[in-house]
Amino acid sequence: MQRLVLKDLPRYECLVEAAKQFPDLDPTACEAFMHLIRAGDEVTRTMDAHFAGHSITHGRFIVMMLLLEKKDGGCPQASTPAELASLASVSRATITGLLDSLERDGFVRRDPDPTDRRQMSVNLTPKGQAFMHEILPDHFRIMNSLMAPLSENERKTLVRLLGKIVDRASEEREAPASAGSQT
Amino acid sequence: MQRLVLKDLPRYECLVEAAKQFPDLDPTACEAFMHLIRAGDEVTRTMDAHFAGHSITHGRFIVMMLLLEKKDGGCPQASTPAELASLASVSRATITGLLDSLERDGFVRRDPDPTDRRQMSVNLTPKGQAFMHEILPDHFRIMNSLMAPLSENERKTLVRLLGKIVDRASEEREAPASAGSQT
DNA sequence: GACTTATAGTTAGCCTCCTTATTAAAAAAG
DNA sequence: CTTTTTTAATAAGGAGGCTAACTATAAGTC
Repeated sequence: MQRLVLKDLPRYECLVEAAKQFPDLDPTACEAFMHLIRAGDEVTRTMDAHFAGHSITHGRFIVMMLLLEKKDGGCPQASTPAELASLASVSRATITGLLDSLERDGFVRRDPDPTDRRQMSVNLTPKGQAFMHEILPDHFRIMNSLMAPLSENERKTLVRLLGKIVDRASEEREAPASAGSQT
Repeated sequence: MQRLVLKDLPRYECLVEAAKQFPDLDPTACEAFMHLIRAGDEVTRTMDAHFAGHSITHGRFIVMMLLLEKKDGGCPQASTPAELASLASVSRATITGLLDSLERDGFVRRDPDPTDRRQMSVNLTPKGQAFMHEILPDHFRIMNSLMAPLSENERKTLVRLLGKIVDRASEEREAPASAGSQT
């Protein structure tokens, strides 16, 4: 799934110019914001291109990742549709649809839970596991390639800066700044 | 439009653990990659929430941005469906659909081009312009709020690092690293 | 001028992903 | 037991993306 996004970002001087018309426009904030949106999109497109070559989609991949390697601690992992929905930040109905398609392709199986008969226990089939083990090495190599231009220090810095923004974004959604409550 | 994304990222130690199973997994690259995906998504969701409050969508907003203020140089701007498609990195058919809905809402108008009768000249209506001028200040304030935790220097750094990744991503799509051509 | 090729936009059909609202079953609380 | 809560699935709907095919126009070639 692609997302419509600007191919060419406005030059910084253009933002400064636009700020004359819109006093609320902070050129450096706007520039950082647009670069973030675009970088996320570019990276997403690169991955989607890889997925498409394997007849899978982003959504299905994430679901299978959450089902992979349940034994580990520390990695998010899920066993039921409700857990998957929560971990992936989508509705349960969305997960039902994704599981339907994954089950149709033979990648996952829904088993009844013996202790709670409302719940389903979702599991990767051997075919699903084999599929993941087949595509993951390439997946990681693409990540490496995308991050190759950054030194270890730069990666740390990037993670730190993005973390600040993510934290701010979750606050923002609780208490929107629309009314002018600029921090 | 939301995109399915991991709510909780794996801890770094978990990546190191997983790397034992997948030799291609570089923990720092993977960590940076996931933070980037998630930050882009969080920021996008925040904006989408704002758009939803004004009964507009991301795609329609971008189209209207491209139509706004045509006189400026330096800012990407478009007049025809084909230009919009190119600048927004989507197919012409997608633009047709977006313009249909924008026209239905009275935000844009398609005028025939007098010189080339194949082309259409797309323009914001006064209602469309008023709408943009109504929502843009809030839009910019949200950007400011999201970027508030970053100093001017940090913003510059972020833009620089993201730029490297974007450049790398476009190379990547031309010459995929799947075959092991790691840079 | 007539033929061929290229371009602009729309249309049609299809897909994924996401939503809310409803239903049915099971579990938990009283 | 009855009521409330929870789980999962289903149904209906929408946005937004794609390709392929079609129409109309323009432009290039002989």
